[in-house]
Amino acid sequence: MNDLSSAVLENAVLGLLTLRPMSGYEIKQLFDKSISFLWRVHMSQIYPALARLKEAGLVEMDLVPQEKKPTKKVYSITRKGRRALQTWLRAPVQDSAVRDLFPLKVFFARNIERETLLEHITERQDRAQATLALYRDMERLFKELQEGDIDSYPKEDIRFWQLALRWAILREEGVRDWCNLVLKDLTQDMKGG
Amino acid sequence: MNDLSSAVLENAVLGLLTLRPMSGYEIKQLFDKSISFLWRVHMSQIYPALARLKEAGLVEMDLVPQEKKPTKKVYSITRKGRRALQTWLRAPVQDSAVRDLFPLKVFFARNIERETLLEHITERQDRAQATLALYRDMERLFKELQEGDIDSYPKEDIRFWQLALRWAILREEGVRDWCNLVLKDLTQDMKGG
DNA sequence: TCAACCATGTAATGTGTTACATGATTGA
DNA sequence: TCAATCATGTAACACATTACATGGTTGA
Repeated sequence: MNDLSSAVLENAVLGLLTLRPMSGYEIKQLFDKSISFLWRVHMSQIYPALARLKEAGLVEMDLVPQEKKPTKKVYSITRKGRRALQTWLRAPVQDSAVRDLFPLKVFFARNIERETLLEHITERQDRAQATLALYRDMERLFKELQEGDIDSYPKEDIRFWQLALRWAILREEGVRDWCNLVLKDLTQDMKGG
Repeated sequence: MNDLSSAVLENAVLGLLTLRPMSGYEIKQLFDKSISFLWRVHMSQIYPALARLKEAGLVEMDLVPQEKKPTKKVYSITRKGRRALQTWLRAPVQDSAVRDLFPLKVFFARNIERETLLEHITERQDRAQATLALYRDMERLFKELQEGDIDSYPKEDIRFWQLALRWAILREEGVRDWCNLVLKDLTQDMKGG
């Protein structure tokens, strides 16, 4: 694939650059503060993606020297880049591959002790609670961003961010509920049988 | 990694081989009929995995010639394989990487027309309904397997399969509910604004 | 006759993760 | 002094996907 039209990372980077020009480092930070509930990326993925975008003419790069800090490479989206992003956004969505590895251990749980399984589930549930707490914090942050009027985070964007965050919240609530269900099912059996 | 202790595919194959000896082709079929709601694999992943398992002494292979069909390579799990599977199942679960690409288009939806977005969401919701229908069929099938007593699907296994399937059902119901939420939020705005 | 099923694999490509490599500044 | 933050990348490895390669049987 050298036309980038279906490269997800590249389009996500373009999407973030519609907010304002940024360096690779800043893009990664914003990724962590926003999209991370849908998808985590590594620093080492960002730089090659920016290189590919630049070569395709979808972004431009400016060198910005700083005092007491290394010189930044600040990227901005080009008109061609905006068009490419829109084309990608308009294209029908193909389902991303399912790969839920956690419940696999439940699937094969016949082969281990009941207690070990219950520990796994309890730990997972704890993590779900912690994750949900994080998401609630994010929700509050988004609300603040929307009320306080900051150029760099336009309200129309924030609104869609909130909807996307709701996806992650519903997903994690599902995990929490499922853990509950499994714990009930397995302990009920221990008492009753 | 050449000890396979954290290789998920290899352990999943071992897990299926606890039911009965199978060829690569049969393993793939069973994968599709059972684990597929958590994780889809390709035929081309199975054969190399079996080769690695054989080399590690976790499975044994027998050639079974057939009439009017190609000779099968039937793999069985060894005692060492059972131990390896248990070690993997007992190990604490690390979260699998989140990578929900569908709501990304919502995240960046400021850049496209409202109508296109609504179409995406509606399509996704339709697919969620179709997937849920499939899962309900699977649920019925699992129940039948549990009632009818077939050697190749022991009841204790089926019980855990049902719990794992519940995960997938909750996940897909979450998607459906989220689509509803987004549709409401966006159309409400069109009327009210 | 044509597609689907049975049965095995290899090769190329794409994507993600971890480790390596460098080096200044700031705050605990 | 030690970790974190700012700032850039490369290289190796792991894992997933698609295409390539072969060839007989069965049923519509």
